[in-house]
Amino acid sequence: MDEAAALLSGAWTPHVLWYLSKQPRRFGELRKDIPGISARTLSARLRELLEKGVVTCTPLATSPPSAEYALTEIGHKIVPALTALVDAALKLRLGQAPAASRRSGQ
Amino acid sequence: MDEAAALLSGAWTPHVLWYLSKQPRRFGELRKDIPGISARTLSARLRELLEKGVVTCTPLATSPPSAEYALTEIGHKIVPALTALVDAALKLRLGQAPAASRRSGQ
DNA sequence: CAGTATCCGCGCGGATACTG
DNA sequence: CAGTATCCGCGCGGATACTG
Repeated sequence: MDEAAALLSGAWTPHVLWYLSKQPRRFGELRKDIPGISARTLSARLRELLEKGVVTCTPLATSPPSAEYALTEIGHKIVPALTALVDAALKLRLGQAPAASRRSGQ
Repeated sequence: MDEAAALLSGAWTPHVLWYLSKQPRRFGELRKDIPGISARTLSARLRELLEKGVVTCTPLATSPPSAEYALTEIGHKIVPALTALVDAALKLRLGQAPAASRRSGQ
């Protein structure tokens, strides 16, 4: 369970994996995909995911150098977890108002 | 996706949900289930999950007062995500050594 | 037992500036 | 474009002490 939680550690990790699950993306593309993430953080998360064997990095020999990131086979195994999470979030949003009548001050 | 990630925010949240998914548990039981978590943090996470409508709290009228926490219907919807995550973690552990031969200095 | 209050440290992540 | 280095702030979480 610790290892499982570690897969999504970092506030932006789920976002990074989410966009990579749709298609391989370059660094700059991910920055645009994920408004608010800084280059520093994106770089840090990607390196973590590289270390874990969840994503691959393919430097492209284009004249403006670029690099393409993609999920590995193992990385794709995390996608169902993300999908289930998003699904739960949607259900939660629907169930929220009508059901509990929680008077959360905030 | 932000809301989805928020469901597991906090280092201990996945653990709390994981143990509650198995059976309803009292505060002290969760503390023992999750070695290393402090009362403060467990309390904070449980209150967050209460606010989100993911868990319920049932005070028990036992002579040493106790309270039982359980997943709500919505809370149970998060369980598949946890399962998928653990599953991916297991796959990752197996795939790690034989595959990549990453020479991570660290 | 079930929490809450206070204090505090550390790590995550932003901003900025810079390199290849 | 694709990063990395430095600096810094904030929030999460631990330790401790305390209440009902």
